[in-house]
Amino acid sequence: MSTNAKPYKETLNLPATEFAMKANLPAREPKIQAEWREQDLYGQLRRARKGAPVRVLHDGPPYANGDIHMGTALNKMLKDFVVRSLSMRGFDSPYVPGWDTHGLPIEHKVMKDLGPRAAGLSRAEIRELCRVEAMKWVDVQRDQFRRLGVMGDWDDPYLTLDHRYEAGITDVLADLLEGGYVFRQLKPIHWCTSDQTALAEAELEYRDETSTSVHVLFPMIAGVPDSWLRIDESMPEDWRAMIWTTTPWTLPANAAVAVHPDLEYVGVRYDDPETGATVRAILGAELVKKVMDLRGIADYAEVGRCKGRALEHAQYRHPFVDRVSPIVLANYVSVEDGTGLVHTAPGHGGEDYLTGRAYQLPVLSPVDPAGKFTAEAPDWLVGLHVLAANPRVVDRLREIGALYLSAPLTHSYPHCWRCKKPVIFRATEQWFVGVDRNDLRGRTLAEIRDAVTWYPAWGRSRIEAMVTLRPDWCVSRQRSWGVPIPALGCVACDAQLLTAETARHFRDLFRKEGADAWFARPVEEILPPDAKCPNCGGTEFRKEGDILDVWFESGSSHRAVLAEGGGFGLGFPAHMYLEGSDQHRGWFQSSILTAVGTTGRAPFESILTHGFVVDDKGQKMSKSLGNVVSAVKATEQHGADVLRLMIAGMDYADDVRVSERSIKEASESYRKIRNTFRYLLGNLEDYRRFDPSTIDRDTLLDIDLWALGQLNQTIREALEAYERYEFYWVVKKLNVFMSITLSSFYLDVLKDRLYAEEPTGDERRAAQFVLFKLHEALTRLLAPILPHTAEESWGYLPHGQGFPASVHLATFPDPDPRWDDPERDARWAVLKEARDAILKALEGLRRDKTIGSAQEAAVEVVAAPADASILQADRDLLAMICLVSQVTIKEGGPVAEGAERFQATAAKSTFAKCERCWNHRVDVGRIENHPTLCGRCVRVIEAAAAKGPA
RNA sequence: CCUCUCGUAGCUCAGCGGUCAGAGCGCUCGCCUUAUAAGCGAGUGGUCGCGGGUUCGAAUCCCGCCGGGAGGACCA
Repeated sequence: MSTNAKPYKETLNLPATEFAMKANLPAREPKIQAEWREQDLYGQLRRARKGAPVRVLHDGPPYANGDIHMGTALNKMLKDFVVRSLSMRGFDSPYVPGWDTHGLPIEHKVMKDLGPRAAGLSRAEIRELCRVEAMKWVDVQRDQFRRLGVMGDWDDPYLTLDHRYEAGITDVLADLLEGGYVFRQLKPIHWCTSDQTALAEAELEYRDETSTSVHVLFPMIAGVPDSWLRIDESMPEDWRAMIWTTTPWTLPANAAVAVHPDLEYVGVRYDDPETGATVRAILGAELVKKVMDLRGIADYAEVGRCKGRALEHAQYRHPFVDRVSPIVLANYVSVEDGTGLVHTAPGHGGEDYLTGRAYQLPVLSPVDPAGKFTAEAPDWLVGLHVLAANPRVVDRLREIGALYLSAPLTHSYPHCWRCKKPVIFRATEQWFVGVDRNDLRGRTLAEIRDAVTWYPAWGRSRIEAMVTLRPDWCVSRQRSWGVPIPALGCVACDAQLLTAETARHFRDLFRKEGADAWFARPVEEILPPDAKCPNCGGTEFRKEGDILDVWFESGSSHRAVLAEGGGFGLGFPAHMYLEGSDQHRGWFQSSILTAVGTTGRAPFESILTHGFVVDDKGQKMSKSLGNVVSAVKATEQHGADVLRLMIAGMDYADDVRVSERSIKEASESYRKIRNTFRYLLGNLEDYRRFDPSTIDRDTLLDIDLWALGQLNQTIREALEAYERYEFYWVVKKLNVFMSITLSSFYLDVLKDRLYAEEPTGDERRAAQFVLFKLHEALTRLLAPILPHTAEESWGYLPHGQGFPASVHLATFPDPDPRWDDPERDARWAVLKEARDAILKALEGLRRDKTIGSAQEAAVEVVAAPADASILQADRDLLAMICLVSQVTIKEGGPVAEGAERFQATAAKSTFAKCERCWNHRVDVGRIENHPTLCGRCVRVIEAAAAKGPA
């Protein structure tokens, strides 16, 4: 043992850096974010990219209600990856986040909190409470998104309650009116007859209720299959279509009977056990016995059969109203209950309504807001509440012999959330955007097909199918918290005044005073000039009460946020919309329909959709399953960069599995990345004052050139993946490069040079040059995904070489063709294979306890002649990359089939160990003054001594 | 029930007609103590959801089923 072991060790250049091994992201990230805000990094980036090609990712507004969850976090992180990577690709890519602030959930919450006090407040007052509620959550969510590291214009987001935005919405409405898309029509909606108000689906409570169900016979007048008539010697009028309903009161509004086109129907003849009369009924084939059994009829005869399709357009007479109606086809008809023939009242049912539209049936709804029959109903029902009318209808049916059976039935039925009374379906006048007017549908489909890129590609077929089938868009809602449809009702004749001109008048008003003006100010003050009833010329109006569907609001963002003059002017169309796959039906559709209707173009050039967050078993997250992972908590515990790394590593096109475990795994992966950066920085500490441009290509060793070539390849792959928005591919490639190529190979091999060579000698400087390149490139490539860590690491980079202060102002690295050399790479592939064989051989020695570290070993490799000559030339190189003391090559015969390409045998080196660099070298002990050192170390130490103490 | 979609090692992903199905992480064992609550090495691990079919040959193409997810429809 040498007495001066310590001094030798102190002559090594060991890594040193302040870049901490322990990230402590929960504490570190907020500090970095505070600096970004202080320096207005977002503003700096805007200025830096001014004049560059613009690419805007337009934010879809999340609903301002509640804390963000993993799904919203996923969405915002993906957007941030896109926006940041676009910026680093050199685009000017502003990001203006937005919030959806209107709508039922907020109104619902406010009304719930108010309770009975709500009745004493005006709509304007309730709206103010809604505004406060919405803004509360905007602030909460803004902080949470910022904490995730999402970069954008958080100080001036767009809000759907903003005056500018409300004007934008109304502007879109005006253009659609001008284009002739908007019309008014009856449509059934859920209606509470007690509160006399429309109800949304979310305001319904389903509870069991006992109703009177009836089987009713409708007399046919035409369309009964000829064969049945022949066989049974009957007339069409002898036949009856039998229907079943649990709401007898809707029978006055019956406008059709629906059958399934592919179901089998039969004509049945039986004698009524009470009257003895012979009845001929049409029934679903599978239900005949069930229906006959209801009244214990065993003696019945099947006269004939046909498919439902054959009954289409047959006609029947309403049993107690003077009306002839058709039999129609509908796919929703089933044989689970009833008769297989469905009573259809377009004014009293959602599906009935759609069927009615398809067959041009009248929408009948002879019921007033209080639920009482109007004069349109038969006189024996007028004035009666519909639910009280049920027995009367049943009695009537019995009297006229149209009743087969009446029986009580308990089923789930919707009730009003507030008064708990059963609700009804009632047709009311609603505003629509007609998708078939001016071929809006066709033009939209053409844009979907030709003008938009879909990520993933199947998004196109999905939305195509939806747009092809969608009905007209009902855009009116009977609520308070939203943008009013500025329709004026003529006091004299009830006609509606809503034109492009009047809408633009209100657009200007809303821009100035906000939509609140509609609710707060008397009608006279806000009337458009020369307002005149289109029907009677009257000039007295009342404000109508409907507001716009919130999807219309968010769907108007292309006007309010993208178009010039809307307040943000980000540019129309946007480069990309990025949302969950549920938005094929939601925002993507409302956006493209309003944009095509008003401008003829899609508002987006591309759509990127992602799946939903599910747990580690693939089940969706829900409170009841207890598998919810909180995005806010996860950030507080593990840090945003860990969460971001986890998300980036997953293929978002499919569902994304998130659990405590997946976050933990991401932390492990993060640590590897962080430690690699730490190593790079630790060995660059003394590199600050050095000018890398002085490095001559010739000073770089072969392995350095190879490493830079590998970096080139990684850069290329990462950039291509960023261009395809496949972030998991970026993560994967960088992971492999950092842990395999660098950490376990190149950086490991480099240690001897970095630690033991002369601090400023060519060998070490060459290595540092590569480390510098690696650090600079990797920091940038990871910046969109790990913005905090990249920034932190970037801050340790030696400055003064034309780099921006923040990595986020930089652009991605370019591959440098100087480092490309396929022949060299092929040679290295052979060396690496030989290395694998050697390392395996070393493992045997370790098991024997012959050696510990690789440096103690000497290796002999046997290879086929062709390989042997390659290896012979690179013998010392091979020793270096295996960290062994010596390699000898022996030429063997051709390699046997299935055998290893290289046969490596290892033994303990006969050389002595150098005390300083730990290599076993032949020249250790040959130099007088330093009997425990190798020649290289002696050279280094003497050079240092010659220079004198530092 | 309909439309779309996914199902390859414990996890995240490659492979998409042709050698014993791969990578990273994890896990196990070992080495080092000069990246040190680090680093290195060697191992482990999959009947490619299941069942048919096409083919000389299928994880890869076709059909059916099962399971997960999204959207919709239904509850008259």
